[in-house]
Amino acid sequence: MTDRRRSPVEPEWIEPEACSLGVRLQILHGAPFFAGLTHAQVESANALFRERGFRPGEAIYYAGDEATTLYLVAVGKVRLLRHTPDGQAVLIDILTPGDYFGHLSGQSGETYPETALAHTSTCALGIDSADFRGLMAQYPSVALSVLDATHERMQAAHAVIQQLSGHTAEQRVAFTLLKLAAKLGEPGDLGLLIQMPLSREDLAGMAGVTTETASRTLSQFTRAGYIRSGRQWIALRDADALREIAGE
Amino acid sequence: MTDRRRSPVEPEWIEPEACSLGVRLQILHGAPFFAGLTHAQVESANALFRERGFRPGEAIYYAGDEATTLYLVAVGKVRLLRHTPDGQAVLIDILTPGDYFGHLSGQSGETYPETALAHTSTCALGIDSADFRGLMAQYPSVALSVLDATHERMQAAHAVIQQLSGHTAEQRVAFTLLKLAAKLGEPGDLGLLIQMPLSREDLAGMAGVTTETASRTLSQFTRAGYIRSGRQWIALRDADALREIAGE
DNA sequence: CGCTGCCTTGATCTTCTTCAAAACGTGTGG
DNA sequence: CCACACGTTTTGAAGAAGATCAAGGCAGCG
Repeated sequence: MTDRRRSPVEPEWIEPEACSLGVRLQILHGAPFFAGLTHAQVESANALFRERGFRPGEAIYYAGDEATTLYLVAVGKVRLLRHTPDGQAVLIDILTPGDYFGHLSGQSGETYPETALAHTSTCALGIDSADFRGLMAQYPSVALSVLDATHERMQAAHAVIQQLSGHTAEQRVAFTLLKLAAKLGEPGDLGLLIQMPLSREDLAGMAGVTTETASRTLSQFTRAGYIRSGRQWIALRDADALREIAGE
Repeated sequence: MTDRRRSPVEPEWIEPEACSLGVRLQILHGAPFFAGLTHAQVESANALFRERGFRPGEAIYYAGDEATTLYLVAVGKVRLLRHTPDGQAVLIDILTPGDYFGHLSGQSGETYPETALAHTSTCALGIDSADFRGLMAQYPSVALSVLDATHERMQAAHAVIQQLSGHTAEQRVAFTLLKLAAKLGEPGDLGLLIQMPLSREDLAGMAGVTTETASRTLSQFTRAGYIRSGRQWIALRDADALREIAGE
């Protein structure tokens, strides 16, 4: 059922301190947000950002903190989650380099509606949200890129809502695996490997099921030959079969 | 249990044909999107829109149609829903005047990911998405307003995801009622009346439960004195109690 | 080599869906 | 104005899906 080999997931190779200026410019240039800008324009924008490194598990901010900053993921993976009053955590999204999170509106005095945790060693670029708004007002192409990204994530959220409403646990797990693979998948010997340490609990939090149900479902998928998995990793061997189960 | 009176929900008083030019300018001016523009600028933007009237239940577009147009709700209510391959429909959102829906990106050749239905008599203003992008590029304040609206709706979608993951049917129904009341509620004799014809099936579709469960839960809330309801209408009498149940 | 998390598996129990039928309201046509 | 017919809502009973409770196994690490 479970592979004996060591986790095939490659650890992030950077140290938080490697969040250097060279990386910054490269990231900012590569980010779709600044695609339409000249080199000089990106450099002037760069001056408004400051980099921050986070260790795995470290909090970038907590839900309820006063919201002041917008972040861009430069290196690493960030988990966005919401808490219920009784302590249960729901994993809303996993962000990868190029994604933004944090405070976007111009209003001050608001609080973050969710918690952001570094899932791996992470370098994030932070900018005061008012400054970022200034950038968007100055360069409409930036505003349009951010809008596209936001709109796309809203659609993705709607797809999740659709899955959570009236689909079975098996379907939701399959859907979640496909979603993760689309974002983080890397082809290899084992199949399409989800490039990130991923516990059963993480997966369960995304699929809206319990850890035990997630584990049982994965065992079943493994028996059927659709996936391979081990401690903190999953690889897809038959994505089409999973797509079939997920119901499109 | 159920009130004997006729539905206290006022029908929308407009005919689709009443989607007139006077209404258009008023709507566009009132829309937060164009808040920062001069009268003349709004009028020139207005030239790009064309109004369309829809009867209750009529489709504005179907999922899978080629996506070309962005719409603004001028009058009425629009339901956004997604279909599963097996025909089940999930109600993603209900839109009211001022909200946008449809195709936002500059890409052509895409399809709508969801279906939009007029829930009441509706007047919508349509604009070619490329033209709208032009407007946003020309007036950054418009782009920022649209971004704010989108971001807000993404957050709302995240809140729904949180509810659907790991909350009970009772909690989800309570949450859905509060959400609807916040958007459509009108104080009156009966309490906070949800100003819209709303069947048990609609509510169930939003809360991710079956019609029967929705009905049972509403009966229970009625017995407890938290709500009043009848055919196609619901009014909240004790929103705090519902908030308590929903878990914040 | 033993400790600490993670993962798996089993048994039980609660919740919600499903299936079925009856009651109710609303609008219609006589 | 009344009676009927249709769609909506309610309620019941049975069944299934998944959560919860509990225990044991396995991997990595000091």
